[in-house]
Amino acid sequence: YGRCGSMTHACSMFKELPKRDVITWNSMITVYVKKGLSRDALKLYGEMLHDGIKPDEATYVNLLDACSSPTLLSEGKKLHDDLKVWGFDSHILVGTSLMNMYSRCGSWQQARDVFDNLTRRDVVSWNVMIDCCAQHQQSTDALQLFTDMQSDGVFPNKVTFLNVLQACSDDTRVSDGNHIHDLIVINSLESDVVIATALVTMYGKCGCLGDAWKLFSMIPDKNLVSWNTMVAGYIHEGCMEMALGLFEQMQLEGAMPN
RNA sequence: GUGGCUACAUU
Repeated sequence: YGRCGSMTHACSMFKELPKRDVITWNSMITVYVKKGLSRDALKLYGEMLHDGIKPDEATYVNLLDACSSPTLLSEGKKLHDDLKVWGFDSHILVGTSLMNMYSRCGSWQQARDVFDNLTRRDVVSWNVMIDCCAQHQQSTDALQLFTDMQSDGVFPNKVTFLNVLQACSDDTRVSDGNHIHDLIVINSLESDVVIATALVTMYGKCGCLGDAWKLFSMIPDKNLVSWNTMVAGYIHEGCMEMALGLFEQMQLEGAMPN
């Protein structure tokens, strides 16, 4: 019911259950989190504890996802304290969720601290840390992490490239961006529409409109985001006639502006 | 039966 968008049905089912275990509580918490109802999710966690149900790793992975803006940093920290009591901080999914929480709450140094203390790191842990650095203007660190993960024997995936491209999205990083582009080609990912659009964004923000256009024009299945990206690239460089021209063209080609 | 990163505006 939650996945189908019916909060009402999910809630009444949950309430009517004669017995609730950790999985039913987790499921209900997830419904609230995915709906963006962070405070309600956290309230449910309080009730769960009050009912004497012991949370597990999944409980915290879900709840940490609810703490995704600086106003919820204190809640995220409380969860961090709680899960330490159970010894869940060494769990890789919990650790990665903690990093993500700190990153989205604006506390990138804390995210780094969790990352440095992880006993095991998989591709998602590296991706989250790279994204964290990219989001907080730490592009040198992001690129260093990209190198380090490979020295550590972890292969970059599509998300890794998306994240590291964001770290190359300014005019001081053109050569890094070119290098990442080469690696994307080597990994045969350049035909992916999401990757191709991320490359258009990167070149646009670097001021390389020629490269951005070349990639954009080769996308066979252009969607609204691809068009928006190319329009934004022109605007970024002050090419207003080109931007407006593309705005007309996208509509001729059936893309509805949002 | 429940759990982590996923391209476009502004920053």
